[in-house]
Amino acid sequence: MCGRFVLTATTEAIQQTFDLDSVPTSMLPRYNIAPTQPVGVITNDHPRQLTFQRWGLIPSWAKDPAIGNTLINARSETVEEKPAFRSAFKRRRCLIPADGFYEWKKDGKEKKPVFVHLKDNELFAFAGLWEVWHSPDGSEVQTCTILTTDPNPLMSQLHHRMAVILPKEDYSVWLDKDAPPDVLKALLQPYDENRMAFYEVSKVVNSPYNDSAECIVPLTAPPTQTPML
DNA sequence: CCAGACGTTGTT
DNA sequence: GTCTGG
DNA sequence: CCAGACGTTGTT
DNA sequence: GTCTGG
Repeated sequence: MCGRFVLTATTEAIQQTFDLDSVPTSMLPRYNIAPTQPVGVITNDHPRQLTFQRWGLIPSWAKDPAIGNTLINARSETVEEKPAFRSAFKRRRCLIPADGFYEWKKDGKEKKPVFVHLKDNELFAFAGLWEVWHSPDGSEVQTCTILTTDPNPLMSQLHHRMAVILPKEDYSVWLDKDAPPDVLKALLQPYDENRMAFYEVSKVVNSPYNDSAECIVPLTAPPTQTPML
């Protein structure tokens, strides 16, 4: 699952990693990207540009755009069939750059936020789909969603689903409009657990209004009893 | 034929 | 409890 | 994903 | 837009 993520890489790093022609001149580091907010995407339409779309896919036929608030993820096993996603799966795929994401690990009644990242804090990309919705006022809204799959053993400690992270060698196929559906589906696998790690963070991240470096600071271990001597 | 749904997560 | 908004 | 609202009247 | 249910 993925309901919050992080993108702090410099524009230069994003440009290099995704082989882009240009990137926005000034991008602030984001430590707490939440659903409904604009997220940077690289679409099949403009594979050499970083553009921004609202997170939470609104199907083109939706009457109420609020449905987008819930469609922040799409099960990769069923994207080919589900009415909300199938046309996007055929024609509108994207990469969503990130350097990490959050999960909330259940511990009894408590939910402890955890920051998940790649080893060496490498920049990576979620597999995404995007869509265009025509609002009654005539404006166009571009939205996107992040695909999910089964968790690898590491991530299964946190959740029974995980976001699809694409290895670099798959970027071009995912954005190729002529790639056959079977080839595309085959890319939607759990990422290698040996290249991932996570640690607990403070509950500062819980509120989407908190978007600071504090969100990814490792939680300090509870003070241990000093031995009495 | 038209009307109405179309999704994810998690929880029970 | 359930929905909306970020 | 979590946080926060969730209603009416009237008044400023 | 397209499928399902009546």
